[in-house]
Amino acid sequence: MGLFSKSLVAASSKPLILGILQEGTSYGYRIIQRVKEISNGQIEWSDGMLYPVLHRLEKEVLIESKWMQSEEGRHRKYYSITEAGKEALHVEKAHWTNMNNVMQNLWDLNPSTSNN
Amino acid sequence: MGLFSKSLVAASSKPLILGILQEGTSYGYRIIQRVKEISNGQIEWSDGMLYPVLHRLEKEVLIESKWMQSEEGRHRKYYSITEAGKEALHVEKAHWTNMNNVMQNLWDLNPSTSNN
DNA sequence: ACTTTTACATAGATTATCAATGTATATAAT
DNA sequence: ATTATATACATTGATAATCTATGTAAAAGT
Repeated sequence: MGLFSKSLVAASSKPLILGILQEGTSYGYRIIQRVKEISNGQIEWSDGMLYPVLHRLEKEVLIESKWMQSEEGRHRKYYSITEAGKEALHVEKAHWTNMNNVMQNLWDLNPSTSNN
Repeated sequence: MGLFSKSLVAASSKPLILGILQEGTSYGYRIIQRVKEISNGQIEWSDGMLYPVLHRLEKEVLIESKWMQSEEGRHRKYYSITEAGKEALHVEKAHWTNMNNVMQNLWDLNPSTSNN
């Protein structure tokens, strides 16, 4: 479906969601739009993919939810990041950055020269 | 066990292995050592984790193997990257770099200030 | 002789997305 | 009014992928 491989989506979903909720409280549908925004349209999550992840993160107490009525009268489940979630985001950032450094090191050692 | 999450390991194993084989022909045991080297000891793969991945990549014809006798007389299965594998590595690099840019963008928007 | 390291393989458990489907409300268009 | 579209959340079933544990075996070091 998307541009990215399943495993890359899996590895990025947790830090992305936590990062977005660090910006402030949000809800499922809005998170999907925000992911599309910050990726310049590259990442298009489906709702069937997102909600199970949100439920998992809530079970891990990294985020918490509250049903609320918006001004327009819409019934929405608003998520916010917990203290544990902030710490987890910190750790996720570090892991991601470390792994990225390893990759870049390896690739710099043998830069691909051909254009295929 | 390892420092990194399962999903991050999953997302990185393919480009790491392809990148290492781009350096030249190698074999299972040696690849595990190489991964530890280039990660400064951060990534320690188990053999039970690596071999299924090698088999999968071979099935996808991104790498190919040949049983060979080393000078010491050791019986080893040597893997090398295929043309399709080189192309796949190219794509993997691009995807990884794109995803990394998305992450860095998001994180730069809300830098974590606290020290926990 | 014995232990450690090297070397490959697989079965079973666990974990995770993803596509498909269902429900429901609000808004815009006809 | 009626229809269509966008908004909004949820779950089931299929699929895929690692990880632990276990097995086999040869070479090298002690």
